[in-house]
Amino acid sequence: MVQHELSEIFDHFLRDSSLLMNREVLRPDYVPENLPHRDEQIQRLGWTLAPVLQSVRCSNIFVYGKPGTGKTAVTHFVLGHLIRKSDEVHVPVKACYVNCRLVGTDYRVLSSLCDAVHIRVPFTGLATGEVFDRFKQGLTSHGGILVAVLDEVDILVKYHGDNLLYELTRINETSNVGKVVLIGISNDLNFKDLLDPRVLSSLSEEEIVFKPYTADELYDILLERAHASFVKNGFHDSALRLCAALAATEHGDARRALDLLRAAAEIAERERVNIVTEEYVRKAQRKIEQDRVSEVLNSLPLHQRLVLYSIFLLHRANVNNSLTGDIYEVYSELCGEVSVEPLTQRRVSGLINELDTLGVINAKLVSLGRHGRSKKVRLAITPSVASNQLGGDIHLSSLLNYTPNYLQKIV
DNA sequence: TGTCCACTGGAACGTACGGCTT
DNA sequence: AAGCCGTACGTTCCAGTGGACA
Repeated sequence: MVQHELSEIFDHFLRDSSLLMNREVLRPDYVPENLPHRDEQIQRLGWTLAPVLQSVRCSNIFVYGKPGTGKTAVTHFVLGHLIRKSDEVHVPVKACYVNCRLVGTDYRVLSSLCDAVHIRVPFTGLATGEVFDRFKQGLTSHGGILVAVLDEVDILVKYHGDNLLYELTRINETSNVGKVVLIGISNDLNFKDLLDPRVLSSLSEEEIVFKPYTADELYDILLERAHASFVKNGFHDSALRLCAALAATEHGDARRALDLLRAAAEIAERERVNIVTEEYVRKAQRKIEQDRVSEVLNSLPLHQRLVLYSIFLLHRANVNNSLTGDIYEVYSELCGEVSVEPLTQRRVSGLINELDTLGVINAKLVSLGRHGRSKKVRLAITPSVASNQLGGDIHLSSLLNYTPNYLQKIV
């Protein structure tokens, strides 16, 4: 029965009723031929990088703006053209793109840079200094200019300091080594405060700011992509308007707008409807949020789950704004129930911050005068979703109907 | 106006682990 | 095999703090 349905699904997908004729165009990493409302940034980046085509090192560039404002797309776009041109005029230019959030550490950023100059390094085991030396060697033997894009560089600096950036900016001062042009991309506008002044002045020789898209600009972007990806009459104009409006309220995030449109199309396809309307955008909005939450919850380690579950239990007992101390008491009790050693309060305090960053809870630092300072914490996700997801865990399933003794003391 | 609470959050350090060089 | 490295995750220590309360 199921197998028969499956075959029907595939048949349906393959028939001409499919809504999307080109899905790639709606993917967040797709770089289109035309980037609406970013002419100014493209030109600035182009002019700044142009000297590279004469083998002259150009200014380092610091690009910043909120997520989904086109920073990465514009950079890819311009670099793509630059590399094609350099091939045409036979000037050795290489480009290397590193996402510091995904790559994570100085060592691994350097290892990616080594890749770009054809130096193989082991993924662990070497001293960072050693990897850096090998990178410089590779750069020298390559001879040309390497344009290194460090996307989400703020994350790297936040967790590992600006040491690597400092060393990279210094490479060009050493005469006999090839040249590096750095393009640092940051989502965080306050990122500059974290940098050593020397690094800052070197990195931001040129600065390009990406303002959030307005709803109208997002609409233009969506319209262009929709024409390229949907079949004829596959979408309602009002659906695009809604995607644009929803994304505009979230700091003008084009990625968000495209995600909404793609998810809406996929839901419509699954329901065998041949036009995307506002209704499907709303459905997509709910689905994206649900997917995000379950992905986050499923990836939490045991202790973080126990902390979150403690917050959930406090919520269920109508303690809407639980304090760190309360959470720790309940958490310790739960640890006893599942026979694991509780972590220290300091660590749990850190875990609460991490849950806050993940958007699963809202934590606010409050001062209660005589009663000290603490964090007021409440769930940021639907309690039923939390209990469903966490209850699926082998360790926690036995705790679904558990009432902590601590609650009897405080309620 | 000073005290004092219940933490926060930075920093240093420990441990386990996988994996490199010599 | 020894020695070293980066990474992840945790502990311990402790100075700092906002504001209610005496």
